[in-house]
Amino acid sequence: MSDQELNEFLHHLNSIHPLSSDSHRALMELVTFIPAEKQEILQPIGKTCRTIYFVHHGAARIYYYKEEKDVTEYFAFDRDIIIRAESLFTGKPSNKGIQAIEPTTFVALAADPLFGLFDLHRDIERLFYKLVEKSYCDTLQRLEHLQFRTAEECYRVLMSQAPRIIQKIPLKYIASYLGITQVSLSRIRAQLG
Amino acid sequence: MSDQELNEFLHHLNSIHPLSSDSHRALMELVTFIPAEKQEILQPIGKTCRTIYFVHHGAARIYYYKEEKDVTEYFAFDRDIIIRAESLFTGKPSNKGIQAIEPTTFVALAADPLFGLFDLHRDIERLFYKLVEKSYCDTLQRLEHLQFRTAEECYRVLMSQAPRIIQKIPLKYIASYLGITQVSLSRIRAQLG
DNA sequence: GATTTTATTTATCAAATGTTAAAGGAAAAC
DNA sequence: GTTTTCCTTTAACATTTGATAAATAAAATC
Repeated sequence: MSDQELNEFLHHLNSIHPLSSDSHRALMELVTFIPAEKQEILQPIGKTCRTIYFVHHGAARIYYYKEEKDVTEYFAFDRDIIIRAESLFTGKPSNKGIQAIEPTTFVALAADPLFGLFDLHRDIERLFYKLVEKSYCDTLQRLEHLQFRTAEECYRVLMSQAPRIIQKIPLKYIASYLGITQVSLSRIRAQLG
Repeated sequence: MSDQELNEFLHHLNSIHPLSSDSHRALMELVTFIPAEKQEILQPIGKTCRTIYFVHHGAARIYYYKEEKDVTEYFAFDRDIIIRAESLFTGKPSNKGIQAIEPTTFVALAADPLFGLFDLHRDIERLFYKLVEKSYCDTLQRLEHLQFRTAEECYRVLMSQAPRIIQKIPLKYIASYLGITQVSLSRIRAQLG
């Protein structure tokens, strides 16, 4: 990784919650860049989540299996955080995995050393919880969209709110993300022209 | 409110994250008990969320309207937190409201004074974020259940995971919570005997 | 307790989505 | 550039769910 990339990432964090130069330095120690090929599994299903990841460049997803079927729970693009919160916060193994959808560079922050910084660096703790708040709000909104919509409405919402997903992501991943089959989604797409 | 109730509530908070006696006292100042009748609207749609509520005794829900239709997003019972996070964390008005389902006593903590305690009482801040983490994880699990399930599966999951809901809550609220119509839910119930 | 209102069930029909299979396209591998 | 694999579309049919209306049951009001 280049210094420029590292600064780019830290600058991004700083824009979410301002950090002292001291905290900056402490964080810098923890940051690792991880390249992944298309389709590469960054975190397999079954492993406990002990790392906070971000997509630096590229695209990734959180996925799991429901009765043999691959289901996508979340998409992440440049700068998005990607964590399996239900595992990170409970310490239990996750039934979800993280996969790169295209060639992707991840930023990794090991959870334990990061949490260890919280006592001395309050701004880092607050930054982290701002990220959690944001993820929580996004999840609530997603729930609202999934609940009580027809498949077509779901797709329309996605088109307007997250066009990147429609553009970059294979249909098969989008379908399960919306809670419908690939065939259904293809049909809807045909209808909408 | 009785001292006993107040202690009961603080004891519950303490069990989530231990609090110093100093923090205990500070929190005590902020706690208000609010009685509500059946059906009473505690927080109307459109108001910005500036209070962290808990159900002390009773049952309540978060609801909103989607194209004229009443949709339940969340149920809360004794001790459960009930917040509209997307409004609390963004400061924007919420399109959701809070309603008592049966005669209910709420505990209220005004957000601004509470957040004001964070600088001096780190344990209170950490307690609060533990509650947020828990809510976030619950929401993720709910999303997982809604995504890609038939109505019947949703109902089965609810029966096993939250029997209180089935027992105490009117069918019309449960239906929208599961993302289906009342008629559908009634049909499913009949099938399952 | 009778009356009124509200909630739930049942039935019928229409619409949406799932399932399976096959064909066409696109991308990857050689 | 050809072959192979994987992804997407299309079609036909089955199943599920939604919409509407009417009947029953339960709860609230007087």
